[in-house]
This record gives sequence, structure tokens and C-alpha cells, in this order.
Amino acid sequence: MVVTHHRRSRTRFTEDQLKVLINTFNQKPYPGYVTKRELAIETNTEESRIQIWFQNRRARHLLKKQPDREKALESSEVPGQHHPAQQIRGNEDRRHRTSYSFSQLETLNKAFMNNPYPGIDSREQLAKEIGVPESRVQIWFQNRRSRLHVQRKRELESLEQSERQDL
DNA sequence: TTGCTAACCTAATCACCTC
DNA sequence: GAGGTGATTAGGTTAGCAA
Repeated sequence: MVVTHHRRSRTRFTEDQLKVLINTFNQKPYPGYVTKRELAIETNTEESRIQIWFQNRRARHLLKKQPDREKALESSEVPGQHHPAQQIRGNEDRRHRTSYSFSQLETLNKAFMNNPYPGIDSREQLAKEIGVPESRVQIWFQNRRSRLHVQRKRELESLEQSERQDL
């Protein structure tokens, strides 16, 4: 799928910021919301940028260590290491669930019908309009798109099934 | 031009809430 | 318990930028 929209400008982490992030990653590759928020304050960055940084860092590390990882999983050398949910649960909590009001959802749905892939400018404008962080708007659109795909798939399957019954 | 990496995507899943 | 939905993850792609 070709998606053309305006991206957020690339964040350039300083050496000091990277030092803090890498140090935390080495101790805790799956930090909870509290840690991410603390890191955001310490590095003077948005918490959403910290989240993306950890996602990318994990992806690169898992890619590099793939053979070792499989071995480790087989022999259980690193219990819990690759089970993020388990690590977060009972340790640090998740971000508090955002509950949207009817009018907020109305605004989001209208925007979604207009453009399901809004760029950074549109997302920021929407976020300002409904009074939530831009990162929450981004997540809302991700989930909305995902559920629309699932819904369409189901509809298609049931249509095919009824067509088969008609034959 | 190339390699690195931030930004962004989908799909699957978890977690919490409501009914 | 089932369904709805926000949050998080893995894994993949796109694109900005320094060398």
C-alpha cells in the first residue's frame, strides 16, 4: 500500500540522551509507562519518541541476536526476557486507558472518513481540537484502520459463504 | 550511493471496562 | 463470559541524513 503523507521531522538524539536510553535499554528492554515517562523528562523528549526508540532498538537487537535468542528460548537461559507483557505486569503499569467522549469520537470518526492516514500536521491539529496528545490520535487511527480491515474481511467471508449456499 | 535509524505501518495480542 | 476498544508488541517498510 502506498501511503503518502507528511511525516514528523526526524528526532536527533544527542550523545547524552542516547547514553541514558542505551543504559536503560541494557537493564530493561521493555520499560513500563512510568520508566518511559521518567526517561522523557530526563532526556527532555516526548514520551512517544521514547516508545518508538525502544521499539526500533528492540527490533534491531532481536534481528542481530536471532540465533542466540532461539537457543536461549530453548534452554530457558533468560526467563521472562522475551515476554514483554509478563515483564510489565506486576512490575510497572501500562499507560492509563484514554476514554474518549462522544464528541471526541465524532471528531475522530469524521476525520477518519475524510482521510484514514493523516499526516503529522493533521494529527496534531486533531489532537489540539479534542484535547488529547498527538500520540493517542495516532494510536486511535491505527486501531481504527486495523478493525476496519478485520470487519471488511469478515463481511467478505460471509458474502462468499452465502454465495456458496446459493449455488 | 550507502548504511544507519527515526517514523510509520499492519497484524496479533493483552488488558480493562461494560453489558 | 463476550464484545468493544485503547495500549503494546513484533516485524516489516519508508525516508532523512551523515559519511
